[in-house]
Amino acid sequence: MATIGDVAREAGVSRSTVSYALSGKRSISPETQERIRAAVENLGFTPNAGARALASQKTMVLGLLLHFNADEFAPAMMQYVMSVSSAARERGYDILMITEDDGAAALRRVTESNMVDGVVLLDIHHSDPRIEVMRSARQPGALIGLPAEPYGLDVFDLDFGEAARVIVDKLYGLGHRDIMLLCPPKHVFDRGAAYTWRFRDAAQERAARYGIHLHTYYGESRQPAIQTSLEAMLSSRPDATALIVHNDATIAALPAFLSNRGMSVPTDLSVVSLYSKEFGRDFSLPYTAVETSPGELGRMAVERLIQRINNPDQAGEPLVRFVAPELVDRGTVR
Amino acid sequence: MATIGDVAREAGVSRSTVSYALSGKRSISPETQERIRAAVENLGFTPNAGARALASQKTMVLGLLLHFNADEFAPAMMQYVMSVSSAARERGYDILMITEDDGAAALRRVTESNMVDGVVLLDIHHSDPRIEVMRSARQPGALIGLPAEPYGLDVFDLDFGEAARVIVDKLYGLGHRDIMLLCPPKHVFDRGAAYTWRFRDAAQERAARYGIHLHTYYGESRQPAIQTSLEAMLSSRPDATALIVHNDATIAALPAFLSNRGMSVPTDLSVVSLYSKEFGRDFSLPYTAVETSPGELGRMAVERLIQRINNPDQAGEPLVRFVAPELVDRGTVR
DNA sequence: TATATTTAGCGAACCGATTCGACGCAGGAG
DNA sequence: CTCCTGCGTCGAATCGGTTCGCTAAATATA
Repeated sequence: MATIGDVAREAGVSRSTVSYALSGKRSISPETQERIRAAVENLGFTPNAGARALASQKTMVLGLLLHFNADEFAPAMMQYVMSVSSAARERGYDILMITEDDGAAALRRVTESNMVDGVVLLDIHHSDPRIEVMRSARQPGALIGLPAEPYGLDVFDLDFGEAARVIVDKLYGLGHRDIMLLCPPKHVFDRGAAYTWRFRDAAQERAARYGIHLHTYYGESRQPAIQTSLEAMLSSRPDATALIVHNDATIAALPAFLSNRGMSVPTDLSVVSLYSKEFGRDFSLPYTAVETSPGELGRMAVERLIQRINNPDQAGEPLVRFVAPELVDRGTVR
Repeated sequence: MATIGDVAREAGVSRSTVSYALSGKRSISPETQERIRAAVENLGFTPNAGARALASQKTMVLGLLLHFNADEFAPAMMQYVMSVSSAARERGYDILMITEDDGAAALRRVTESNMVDGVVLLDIHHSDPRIEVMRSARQPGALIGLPAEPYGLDVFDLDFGEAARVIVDKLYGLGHRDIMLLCPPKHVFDRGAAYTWRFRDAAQERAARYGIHLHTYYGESRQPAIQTSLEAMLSSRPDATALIVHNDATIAALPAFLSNRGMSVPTDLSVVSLYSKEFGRDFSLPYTAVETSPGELGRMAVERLIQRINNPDQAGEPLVRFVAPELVDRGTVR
């Protein structure tokens, strides 16, 4: 394997000259540049990542921490993984994907050993043990999801509260006064996935203000429980005219369920949900929904992270940025 | 940040002694071990990954190369990502996830810069440009998927030919003589995803041997084309008694489609497919199907890879291993 | 008792890059 | 004709580990 020393010898210059020619950090004469370029090509030289990381204290790798909770719907997570990955690559960074159960320990391991220049954390919980670790790490971190105490960290998330308000407003405006809200499973609430709280609480608060009947249910993440819970919900509220679904696994099963039951949308029931365009595409979902923007969130997180990496001091105050919800009308409410 | 030198000073020994105590590669007296352990704890020492990689020529990182083809069904890919990731972690390896469009260039970059100790390649095409790169890389590689010329590389894949035969045999045995086969989209065939060929060709060959009518169709990967293509297929063969589906996006949409059409399974039509348990769970699929075993394949690939990493010479001849298909009966054929 | 082997630890070389300071030389200012 | 400045390059130090060879003492072997 060719080293920078081999290149230097081949080009008849010193190793430092090669390094400067390659990095452009000092000026090198055109002739020398050309000789070095030729030598690099000739020998097929690629800098050794470990050596470079050791000397420059930069790995050009970002950590991406996520869980694959058995009780969650993996396809939804993918959207974030993909957007983070491609945004990073565009900026010259690779992705170290960390999926360990003990996220805090994994995060400590990865940051303390200097394997990464920064970390993106997905699936943030209300009091997430990884946050304290991240805060005391040498590397900057960006969270996708809002924790209880985001101090010192950049946070990006959908404005779930506003999303709920947008949806309730829409339904209210169309005359709906008896609405069902299907949330994620109860244990996702209990586990501390705060976006679930924010959405539910905002919906309830808004409905109360309008004097709407809003009936809250907690869904399931797997069949056949999904089916059963849907049955139970619909039977218990025959007068409800609209359904808000905030539950990935359920929304994926909903089209089949409704058509089995002989219900058509929006004739028999108006349906609104929350999901990304890609998710809707993969699952053939026809519903009017708030766009969850995983692509935008992933990209924003990566860009901010890289900004902090390159400019630790001047990056400014930690940011909490909410993406505004956008209701995509697919004709399933009226 | 504490270095090994700090630990050595704190424990009153040399740096090499610390290294040996930590790695266990030479014997160190219990007393010294204890002093070093205390110093490590005290200073919160974690070895620097770059330095370690440079010195030991081992990164403890595996590359994972995959595409997120827009025209493929991302959730299916996830099964492999998850199994590779957790298998690697259990063996002490982290995962560098590479999703670039130009897989060959990315692979070259990652291997030549020594960022990884080995690579798992997903979604292998018949003549996959990454294979030649992998073959001339310093690091070993494991393929999940069978290419035209696997020479020199370890390959793991489902036995798609046998899967087709198992399914056709089953249907034939039950008396079916007029069967529809729905394959992946035509452009997936054209792109060179060889598993599609193997499955289709084996099914056709087997059907021909039995004198069965097997009608081959090419599906779609997105709505509303999925819907349309299903309509067209079913209308064109009203006499067919069974349907074999080898198409992730379509199978996910099938339950809703059939119930919309008022067809019940297996009363009106027997249905057999190919998918993993997890995929079936995520998409609420009720069909009798061949288990595609992404968990097993990922694990096998990682284990073999690590074996080669640790024992470059003695690992033996390259392996082409097919996982035997197992038909999981969910009662949708009769 | 003399010799071989094992155990415990040290010191130095090495892995392959980056980066700082210095130096020679050319051209421009005074 | 100096002095200064900037350009292009080199040499050496450095990053933080691992590993080889050596030594000396303790233990085993003959």
